[in-house]
Amino acid sequence: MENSRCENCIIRQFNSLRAMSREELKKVSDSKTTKKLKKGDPLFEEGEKLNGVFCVRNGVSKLSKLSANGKDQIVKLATKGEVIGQRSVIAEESANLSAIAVSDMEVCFIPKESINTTLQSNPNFTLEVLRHMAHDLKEADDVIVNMSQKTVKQRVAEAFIYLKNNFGLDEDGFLALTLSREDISNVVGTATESAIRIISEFKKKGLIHTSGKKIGIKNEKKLQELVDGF
Amino acid sequence: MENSRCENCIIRQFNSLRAMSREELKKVSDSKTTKKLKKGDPLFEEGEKLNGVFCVRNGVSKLSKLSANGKDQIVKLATKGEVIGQRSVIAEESANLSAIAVSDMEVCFIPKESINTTLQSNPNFTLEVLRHMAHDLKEADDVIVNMSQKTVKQRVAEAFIYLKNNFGLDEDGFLALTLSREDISNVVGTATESAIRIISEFKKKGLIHTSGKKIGIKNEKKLQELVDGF
DNA sequence: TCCAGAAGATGACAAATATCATAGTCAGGG
DNA sequence: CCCTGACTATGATATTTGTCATCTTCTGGA
Repeated sequence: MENSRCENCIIRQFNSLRAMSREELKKVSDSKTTKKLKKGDPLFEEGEKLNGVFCVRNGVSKLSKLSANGKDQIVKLATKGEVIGQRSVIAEESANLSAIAVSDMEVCFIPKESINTTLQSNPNFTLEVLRHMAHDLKEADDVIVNMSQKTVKQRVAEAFIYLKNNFGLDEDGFLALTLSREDISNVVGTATESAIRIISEFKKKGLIHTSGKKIGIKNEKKLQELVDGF
Repeated sequence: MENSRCENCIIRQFNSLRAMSREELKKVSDSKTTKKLKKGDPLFEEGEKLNGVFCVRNGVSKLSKLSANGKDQIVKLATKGEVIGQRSVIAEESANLSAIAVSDMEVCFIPKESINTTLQSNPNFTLEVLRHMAHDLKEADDVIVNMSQKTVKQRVAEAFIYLKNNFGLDEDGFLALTLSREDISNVVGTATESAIRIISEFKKKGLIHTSGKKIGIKNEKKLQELVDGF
């Protein structure tokens, strides 16, 4: 039984829920449910109708879409403080992406009614959501440019820097978020073997080092130069 | 001198401005200016601060971003009824993309103050803008998946079908929006020569026919099959 | 602890795509 | 009307990336 209340939740500071009034938050808190997910568990699948949104309290989820050739493309990684499923709820469409936990997670599920009511009555909240979505859209546009104009090698290098900046390092200096080689290839949009080969190459060149699946950045400057095209 | 008023503008029906009240529209109409652009003229460039948004009355603009290797990637084509620059104004950031006319255009420039005031006071308007942005975000996510998972050939085929569906055909049955081969390659995210080669191939296979720069679709079914991976 | 299945790694090769070179074609201004 | 520069087209070739096969290394239960 989760007894935490949204009103007191620190996570809220990072997302659009902070624009809700105290009363609105109370209603949300009363209607929300908390879920624990294990690595690999789905929050929802592509095509599913969503009855609400998920607010991430802990852990990381990949948002991905299956393409015709059977490969998943990871479009975004969502972590603590982020809200998942907003887009579908707002557009009143079924989910365009699947959301799957890539680490153990704790999420709050907020029924869409709470969201929709607030969207219609609290312009500050709506504006806040809008700003977040504007940010997501910019990021998506940038990903499009990267996907089409950078080489696989550059994208892999960029992914490591991204993982460092967004999820940090563990006590031993490795990237705190450990992804499988397949997940890495699905972020980068390449074949798993290609990603593995590039990781080996980076290792040989002293840009990174590894320990099992864990990856540590040894020479961020050179990695960044690679991303920028020397 | 343009004397048309937003209140009477049909274009408005297609975008978020339709959620504005009569009074709000009047204010917008008083502050707006109308501009004519010729093919190739920029509305704004990447990095520029925008003082407002552009509502397209006629013509088409490409939204693109220059990548490190010197190639432009076209992220979106905006046409009649669409509003350009919203994202930057809402996020209060400088433009992430350049907007350049790919045909002669007529646009209305709406100062950001009119937009921001309405965003803060009219939740219906904000929600409407939000819905549009949610739609754009979905499209962007789909583009990411296509870019990384489809071959160049598939993307070219898809581009032609997209051009037909969104801009229609001219009196002779050619795609109404004529893009240069370079623009096509920048939509698809490939080298110009590759795009040209694929166009030649499609011509040989009887999928399309051309007349100068104009392209006509001869066998949409087969094109679509190609997109879907046979 | 051990074993099976998954995940990681690597080579050999094939396919897709980019790059460079060159030539043909078109469209607009003098 | 013709010339010039930009766009289109195509071949030859290099590079990048994907695919298939095989082997090794983990890892999580019985």
